[in-house]
Amino acid sequence: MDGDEKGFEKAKIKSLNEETLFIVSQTFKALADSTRIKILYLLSQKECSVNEIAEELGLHQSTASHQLSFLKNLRLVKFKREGNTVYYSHDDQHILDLLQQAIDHACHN
Amino acid sequence: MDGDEKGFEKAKIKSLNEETLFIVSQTFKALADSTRIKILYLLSQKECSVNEIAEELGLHQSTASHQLSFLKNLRLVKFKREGNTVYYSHDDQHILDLLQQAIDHACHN
DNA sequence: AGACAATATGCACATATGAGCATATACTAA
DNA sequence: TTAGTATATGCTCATATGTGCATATTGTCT
Repeated sequence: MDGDEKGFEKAKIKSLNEETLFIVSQTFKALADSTRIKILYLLSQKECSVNEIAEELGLHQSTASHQLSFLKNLRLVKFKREGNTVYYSHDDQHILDLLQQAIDHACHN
Repeated sequence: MDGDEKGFEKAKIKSLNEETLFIVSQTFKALADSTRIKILYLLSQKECSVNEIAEELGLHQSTASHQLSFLKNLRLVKFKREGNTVYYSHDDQHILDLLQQAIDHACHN
């Protein structure tokens, strides 16, 4: 394997810059856990309080809250407070599109 | 075409079955690591040997091989042997679509 | 004020994950 | 056979991750 290092005679490949790579991997990490998938899928269909999410999905309250906090930091969900109840809803249609696409593909494969 | 689902007090929520959930989370896990993203992105543009992948992406040979093995198990890449060189290429256009979609979204936000 | 309900969070723990060294395997050429 | 090249893999290690207990915080009542 000889070759000099100064030219660009090989096919030029578009490569991902660091920032894009980080965002993309973060995005997929958010969707790479079944608990978060369940939460996002539930919130794609209706707004829910933390307790509703935990009950409906069979999670401990703290687990639901931790994962909601995770999703909130990535701006994938938003929330509103009413009294001492906090209602969460989805806040990123693009991520839901990715999720729905993966679900569709998984279902009819 | 089909009507509304009156007669239920609570809105009926479609939930994901276990198998679908597993496949979907597996899919996103595969895309949740920056090394694997780089490999898949590279293979979306050209077929490469293991050494080419390692060199082009600045990876150790064993790291590239381990991740290729991971991707191979999920049938996201395929390979062909020529002499003692193994050429890998992508084998799941749907996953590449998901990846490209996430990249596009990450780039223009 | 107090009791109560809903949610958030600090912490510890078990498991999962990605990397790289060292070595094994597969193939070629002499 | 031998050496050499390319790839795969067993192993260990450090780090990341998900969970749940216990407790803190926030808000609503009486």
